[in-house]
Amino acid sequence: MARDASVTRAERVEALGIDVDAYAAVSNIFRVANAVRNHTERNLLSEFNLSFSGFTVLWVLWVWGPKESHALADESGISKSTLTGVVKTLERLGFAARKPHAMDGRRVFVQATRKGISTMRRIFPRFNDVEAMVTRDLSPTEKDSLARLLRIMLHTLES
Amino acid sequence: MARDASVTRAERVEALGIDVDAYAAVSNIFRVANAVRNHTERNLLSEFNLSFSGFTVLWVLWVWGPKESHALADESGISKSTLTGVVKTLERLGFAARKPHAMDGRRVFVQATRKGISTMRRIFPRFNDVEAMVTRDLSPTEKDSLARLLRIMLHTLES
DNA sequence: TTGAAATCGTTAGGCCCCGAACGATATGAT
DNA sequence: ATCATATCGTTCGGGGCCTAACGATTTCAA
Repeated sequence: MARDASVTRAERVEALGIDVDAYAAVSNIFRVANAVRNHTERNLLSEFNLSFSGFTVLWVLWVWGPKESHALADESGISKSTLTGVVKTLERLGFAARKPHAMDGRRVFVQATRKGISTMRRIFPRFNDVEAMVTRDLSPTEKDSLARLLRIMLHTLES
Repeated sequence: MARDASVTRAERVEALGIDVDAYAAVSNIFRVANAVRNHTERNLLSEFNLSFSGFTVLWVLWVWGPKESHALADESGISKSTLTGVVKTLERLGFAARKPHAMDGRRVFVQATRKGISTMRRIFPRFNDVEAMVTRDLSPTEKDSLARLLRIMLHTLES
């Protein structure tokens, strides 16, 4: 039969034991993350000489106030060594500053400067505009559902 | 009234005109993408000296066969200049090779080597295992829903 | 009290990442 | 046939990103 010679894609991956649903979900996460990241860097953050990570770190400082390096790196989703470089850049731009710990000579606090805070106040609404734009074809219920499903994955990853 | 002095977080962001649903959805996409990327690089790809991008490019070559550089970069979600470096690394590892275009001296084909293909055959099932693992707490319906919502966002981003 | 162990942020080395500029090649109009 | 224009992939410069190793500091047990 002709069907024997032309096996469908679904049949092939099934033969390999591939979880197609998992593949589709995860690969789309990467695609979207990549696209949104590049879009915001090009069309918004470049205006302030900020990388996506620089923005993220500054956002954390803005929302949570001064933080120690290790906690700041963790909260920003980057390693400690990467944070060192990012904070250097933020310092050069005048957006953040280091502050030594009074009791412990090893620790360092990082905080947003006044300029960093006022800049974030200008950027964040526009960043949220981008977030709203890229999700504009999702209903409020769908956005909520998307966030919920991703939160489940985060919980799985943390365990 | 006491309520005037202690405004809720939701009321504050509402006053700023922030789309909280969009924020939650998008920020969770970044968190998950970051976590999964780091996890696979550390626990799987490092074994083969592959970066996440190197893996992605090799995967595209494996699935689609030889491709011209610009199309390969596009399909892999990276810029042409980044691709140049990634392909160099893949060549050094013996996973990919360049092939000049017969008719057009400007164009270059990139293809997976036999070693690259056999390596992908070993890696991909294990990569899919990770994809299945990180989505293990989602039902098949939820995985499908997640992929669908993200596909809508991709469509929005492309327009 | 003193020395081993733990914990902090930084540095070193290697790759990824981008946009802009560049050299080589091809195309198309004159 | 020629020369401007368009289109390739690459290079360059500046960051971001990781792990491993390191120096400085603190802690804690002998």
